[in-house]
Amino acid sequence: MAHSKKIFLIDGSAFLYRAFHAIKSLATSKGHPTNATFGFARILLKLLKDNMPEYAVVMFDVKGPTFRHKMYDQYKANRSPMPEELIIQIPDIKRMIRAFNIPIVEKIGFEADDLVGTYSKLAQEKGFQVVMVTGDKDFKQLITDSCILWDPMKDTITNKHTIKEDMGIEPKQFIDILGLAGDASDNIPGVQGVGPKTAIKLITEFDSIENIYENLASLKKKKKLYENLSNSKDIVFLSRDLATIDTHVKVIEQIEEFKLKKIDTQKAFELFQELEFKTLATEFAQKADKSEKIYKLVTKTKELEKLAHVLENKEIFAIDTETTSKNPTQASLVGISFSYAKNQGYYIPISHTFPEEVDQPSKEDILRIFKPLLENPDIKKVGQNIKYDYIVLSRFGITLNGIAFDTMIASYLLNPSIRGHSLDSIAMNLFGYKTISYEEVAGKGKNQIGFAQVPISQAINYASEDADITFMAYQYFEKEIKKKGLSKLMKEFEIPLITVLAHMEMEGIKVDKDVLKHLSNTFELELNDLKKEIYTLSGEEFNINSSQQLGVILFEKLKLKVVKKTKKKTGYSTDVEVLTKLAQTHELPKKLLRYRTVKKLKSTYVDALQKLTNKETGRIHTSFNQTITVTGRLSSSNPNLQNIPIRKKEGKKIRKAFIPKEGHTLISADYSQIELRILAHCAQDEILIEAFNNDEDIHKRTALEVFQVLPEFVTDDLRSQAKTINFGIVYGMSGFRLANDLNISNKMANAYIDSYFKRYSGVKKFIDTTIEETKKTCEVSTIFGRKRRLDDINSSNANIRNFAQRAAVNTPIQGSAADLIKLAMIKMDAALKENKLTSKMLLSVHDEIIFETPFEEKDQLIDLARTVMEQVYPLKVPLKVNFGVGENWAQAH
DNA sequence: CGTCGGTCGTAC
DNA sequence: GACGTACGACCGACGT
Repeated sequence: MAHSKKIFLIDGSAFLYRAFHAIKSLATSKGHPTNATFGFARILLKLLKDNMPEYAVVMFDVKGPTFRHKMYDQYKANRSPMPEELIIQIPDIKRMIRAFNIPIVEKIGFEADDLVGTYSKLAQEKGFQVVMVTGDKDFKQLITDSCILWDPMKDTITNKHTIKEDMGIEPKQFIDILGLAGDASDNIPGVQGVGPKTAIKLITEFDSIENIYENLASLKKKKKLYENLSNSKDIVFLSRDLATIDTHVKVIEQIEEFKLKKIDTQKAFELFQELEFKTLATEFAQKADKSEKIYKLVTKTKELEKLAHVLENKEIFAIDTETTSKNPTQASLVGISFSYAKNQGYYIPISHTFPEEVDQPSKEDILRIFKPLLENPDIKKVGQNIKYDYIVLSRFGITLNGIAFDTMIASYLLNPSIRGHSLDSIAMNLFGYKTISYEEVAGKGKNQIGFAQVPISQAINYASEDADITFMAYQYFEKEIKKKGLSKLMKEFEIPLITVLAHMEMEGIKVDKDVLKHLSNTFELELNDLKKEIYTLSGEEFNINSSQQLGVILFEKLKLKVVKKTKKKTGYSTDVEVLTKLAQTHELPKKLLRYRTVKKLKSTYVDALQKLTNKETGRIHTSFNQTITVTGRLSSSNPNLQNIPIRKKEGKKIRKAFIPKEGHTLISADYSQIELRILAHCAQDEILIEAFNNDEDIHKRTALEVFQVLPEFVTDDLRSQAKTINFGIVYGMSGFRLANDLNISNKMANAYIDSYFKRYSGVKKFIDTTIEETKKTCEVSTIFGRKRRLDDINSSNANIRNFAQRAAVNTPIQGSAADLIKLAMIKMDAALKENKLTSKMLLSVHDEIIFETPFEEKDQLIDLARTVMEQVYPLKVPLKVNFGVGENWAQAH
């Protein structure tokens, strides 16, 4: 017995509903519901993992009447039709079952129950142990010595013994119980006044329905029961028939056909990917068969020369470097890998420190053999985040020329909205391929070692794989980029920008460490004083940095008026707006505001900048990230130099710490009103265009238009209000927000906005048509064809939809501005070379470029930058650049 | 001890 | 609910 085969008969139809209801809501980013599919997946996976079944089959009902409806037209008449949300998931679920290679059986006129019953009988006749996989209690009637019931959701098993224990009956008596008690869920009537308890009692006593009626007279004492039973005799037998699972359905499929085949992991992966089940997708991703891959170690001079020669004759090849640090401006080269064909890779170790390793080629040999190849601009290279490799190689003494493609950037251009364009995720998304993780070769946590310590034998696969995958991804992305019309953006914007950014990062910007040190000390002292005062005013010590603890002090202990709750309503808001309001009535919030300001400046800027300053050069090397923002802007990190304070006096002190090197000056070139100019261009708005063509003060002009006053009556205050409106328009500001910001009534704010759109009717039309168009395509584009998908624009959730609408209007503007400044940087870089200037571009802050210029080059630089930047690309309005010069960044701005 | 979401604040 | 795009410090809950 123990050795007989087991078969799992799965009640698919019941699980459709149970899975659907077990998970409230789950859908793909496009809104396709997936809750039932996910629930069903969990059930199947549990089955497969826990039981490793040899035989299994899923049964489904077929829509339409069954033999039971012919017996009783009210059968299941109380059931509401299957929800639409569930119906559309059925194809997914069937695809999943097929991917798992589990057979499906359905038969017109029968329910899944009958198929389970029939195959249960057939299988047992062939000596199988049967496990009915279901949560439906009706199946208890089928239980035998060799047939049990398993509910995977509750993980409970029901067999002969448990039924005997729970109900005191034999499994086959279960239908008699249903006949007497009925079944509300299937609309089976049963006997009036008889529920499961009475039914069990009766069957325990009489053994069967037949016996009850043969001995009905003995129940005369129980008058009501006796009457009900005698009145319902027909119904009882009908009910029992309805509840009886048919075990004699004429079926075609043979049990042997239910022998499981291997899961089609590729299909499962693709489906889970499509349904956005990330963990499941990862689980089913193929660890590629490494035997297919040929990864070679190359160390001998002859072999190196041969490899270089082969690469030289390829149309393009992939390169990847292994180093000692994530920060390229500090990393030194440990090894290089190459790939020029799918499933191939070569690794050259250079400075591994593992003792018993093979001889590594000398730096001299590497330079002699590979420098000409890598520096040749006519030999094309592709990389994954190749800016990194460019910097590393540059520090090694090689200038990487011929960069033709970057897979990270390609992934980004194709979909800037996804977070993370790492090679690992690209490998997963494109090929369902799990790469060797860094942890696998270098350990994790505090035990993690540097790549130089990784044994070469392991480094070969890890490094070669990166080059290999990069090459494979290139082949895919290259076509895709062309197909989606992104080639121009790639070739003329992003690729040339790589080396420009690399040089800016390598150059860094000088900071005055004494200024920072001094600031840190004074802030420290003030923070200590503030801390003491805050504790005194609060009457206790607490963590001032914890907004949660602070909320308790302010609103529970001191009983100050609650202004607003936090967004996720987890507690009281204690932000600037709230504290400023409270500061009118209490001293504590005033101190807190000051504390927050100083704390922010110290920890986020002063201290962080000191930590990230290169000790030797006294310069800070930020990273400019090219693949982060959804609009196409650059971002800056480690440290972020795009949010150094400027607006308030206190913060400006930090900008003063950014200084030029000896004999140089800092020059800031900043596009004036670039976003409003782009808006004028895109919207073709007559007034905006006229105003910019006449070089008017745009905020003043807006004040004239919106408030309908004569120029001499535009006060500073009116201009400032107009400025708020101008910015608000670009961001899709609501009347509510405008009212709040200007401290005016809602009605007034709405009137301003109306007035704005009346005057700037081109802008109004632009906003409306942009939203309408986006609804059709679910996509927005910049002037240069950069794209962003906005599927949320058609969301049924008004909040989400409104958000997408604002993004739809803002993205072309913000994104086009980003494109323009990128182009300006590329042209500026070329212009500096062409004019043999030694000025360096150091930073880019969205609409501003910072240069470090020798004193004697100052005027020339400004002339050149003005020409290049203002003429970067002709729009319907002129572009204007303002210049500032100074001995620190605060002065230059 | 690391990760991750929440809150807050800085920039354009 | 209510202004687009970022980075990052800090807290605290949670999982290992």
